[in-house]
Amino acid sequence: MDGDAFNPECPTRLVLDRIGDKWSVLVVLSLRKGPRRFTELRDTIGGVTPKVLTQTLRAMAADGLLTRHVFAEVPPRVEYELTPLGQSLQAPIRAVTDWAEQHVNEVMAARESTLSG
Amino acid sequence: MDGDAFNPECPTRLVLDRIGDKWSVLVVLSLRKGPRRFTELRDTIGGVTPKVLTQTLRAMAADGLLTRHVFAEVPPRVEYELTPLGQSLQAPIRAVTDWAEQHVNEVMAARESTLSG
DNA sequence: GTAACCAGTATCCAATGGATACCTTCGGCC
DNA sequence: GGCCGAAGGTATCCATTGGATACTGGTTAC
Repeated sequence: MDGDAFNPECPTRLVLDRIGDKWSVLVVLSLRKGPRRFTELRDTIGGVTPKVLTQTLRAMAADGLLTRHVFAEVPPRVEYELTPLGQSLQAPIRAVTDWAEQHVNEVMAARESTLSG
Repeated sequence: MDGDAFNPECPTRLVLDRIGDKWSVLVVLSLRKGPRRFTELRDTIGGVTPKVLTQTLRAMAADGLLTRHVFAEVPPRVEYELTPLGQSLQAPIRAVTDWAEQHVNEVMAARESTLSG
């Protein structure tokens, strides 16, 4: 059923809130080709600050979407990698990003005409 | 291409930020069966406050995802309805909500074990 | 005259997001 | 031996957003 997503107490809603987060979406996209280091992610994802990226990665790791692997090296190296569960998120996320790319012109046109009208 | 979603200036990213909003997702779900009034939406979507719902609906209307139709009646009646563009969002959103429902157990299990461990 | 209906505002406070600076450890350079 | 830089974060502070609650306005039914 889909009605339970409307209930704030429902686990489905909790999951939805998490994966609906914009940074989480971009992290999944960044990791689709394999593991990445913290700095790589920070540089890839434009506009994210280290604090928020850390929060996002920790939360996603807690939810089993990715793993955090610390190498005992100097300078430190930490690699993030999607788990199978995280990989399975790619299909739905692609559906959304594909929609965004296909319809961005319509949306922006509507937004523009609202501003001027 | 998908790389441009990483650029905060990119329109695709702007669109992604909007449709990634949790309330927008729930509004689309609420409107999938036809037009709904403000109060119906507020009652259907658990936990939303009128201020935030108004903001969400206005923003979605500005982006061409739904229409706002005011009837000159007393008491006032306002109906919100998905545009064809908004309708086209249903498929990707279903992909995400379906994922959430299918994997909610895994996610919650991971979250629990993180808390205790 | 007063209560109810609906679709919101108005007001206020808490939480979140974001910008910037700083910390740590070690190796290499001068 | 002192200094700099690397990576992966914290710490601190402020702006923006989100959320809770109360209230408005026109009309009609009681």
